[in-house]
Amino acid sequence: MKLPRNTIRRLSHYLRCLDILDLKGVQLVKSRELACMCRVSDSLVRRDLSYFGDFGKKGVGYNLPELRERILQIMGLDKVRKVVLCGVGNIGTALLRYPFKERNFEIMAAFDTDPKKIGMVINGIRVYPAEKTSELTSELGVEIGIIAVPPEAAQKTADLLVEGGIEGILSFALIPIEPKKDVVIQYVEIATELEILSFEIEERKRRR
Amino acid sequence: MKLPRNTIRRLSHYLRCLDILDLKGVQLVKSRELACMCRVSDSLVRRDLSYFGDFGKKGVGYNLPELRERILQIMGLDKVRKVVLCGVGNIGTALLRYPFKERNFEIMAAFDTDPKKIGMVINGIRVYPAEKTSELTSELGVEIGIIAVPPEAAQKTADLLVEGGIEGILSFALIPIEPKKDVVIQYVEIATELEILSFEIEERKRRR
DNA sequence: TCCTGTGAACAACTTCACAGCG
DNA sequence: CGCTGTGAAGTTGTTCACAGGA
Repeated sequence: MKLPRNTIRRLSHYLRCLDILDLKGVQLVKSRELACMCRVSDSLVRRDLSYFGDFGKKGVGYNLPELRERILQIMGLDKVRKVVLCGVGNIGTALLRYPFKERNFEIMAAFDTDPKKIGMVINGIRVYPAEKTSELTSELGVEIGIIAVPPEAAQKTADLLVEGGIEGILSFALIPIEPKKDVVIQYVEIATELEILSFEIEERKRRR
Repeated sequence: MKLPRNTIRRLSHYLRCLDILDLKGVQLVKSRELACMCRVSDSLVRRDLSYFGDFGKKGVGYNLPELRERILQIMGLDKVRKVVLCGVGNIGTALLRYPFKERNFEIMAAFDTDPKKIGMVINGIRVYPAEKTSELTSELGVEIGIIAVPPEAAQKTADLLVEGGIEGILSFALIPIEPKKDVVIQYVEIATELEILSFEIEERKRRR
């Protein structure tokens, strides 16, 4: 049985809601409640969870701490993952200060081509020259590389990361990356989301 | 006939590819070429474009400048859209320097609650106190609000924007926003994308 | 009775395959 | 011939509706 692409995305949403409920000390949660918090249907919540086994109790609901723990495991968030950041520009700098640690991601190093940035330490993370990317990635045993470089440098940066033995890439560059080896790539498309918003606003105006 | 949710997202990708080809002076593009650049199938490109009329020539392809112009129109990117930014933290500051202008988005003002930030001017954009959000949004005729505040402040910020007559919201906060009026909301989920990556890396390890 | 887990129906989206036009 | 546009088929994802356990 194979997972819908969005099931994992929703699992992440469920997790965030469970975090909130957990802080409040809630011990039991029903699919309906979780669904309501995440703005999806309750049957979808049950379906999503059922892909990974039955952790609910019929007539009762789900044990919250247990469910939360299980999702953390499923998503591989129960162990520390080492990350490097490529490109210490606007977005890159913001990412160095992003609280990824809350989910067990640890940024080990950053890379940039600008000599003025090399040697800087931001939020405890040192900036190294871009040429060191594959060497350090490999030495430190890094699993994830974040690409926050200009689009024209994105492919080359990805190549260096892959060479360093990376397993996955999160790219903020707005062009498709062609990995030299088979690694997982995920995109964050800030400009695209804004453009979609523009379309939908335009669409509504047209309908009126 | 209604559009698949992803057609618009892909339109944005096509546009980006067309920009590149346009700069190279290319005049004619075939669905296959565009498909190849965007890593989708050629029939999908044709289907996506066909929702908006036939702008291709059979046996030939698409006139590039014409197609590009048409997509800009469809997405409402052919006119300036006014934007405000709420929350001048890490991400917010990065967004103030983001080249949104390339697609006709103009950030008119930023808002924050921190007195130390109020009055600052970043990349030509002035930071105002958060209380002014709805007043200024309304006065300036702003269409889009970007939310880059902590999650606990996201809903209140959205309310202020909606009160100011906003049409759409781009939120970087990782919680669903419940708009008081019917506005378009689009999310950028940085942490979620990283978590999805984590899942997929874990998944691959399990398969080995 | 309440709520989960899940076949079966339904809906959405993509690809196939080819007619038709330049 | 080459490439678009598009019905029809195929695939994927979601909801319905209910059996069954607590």
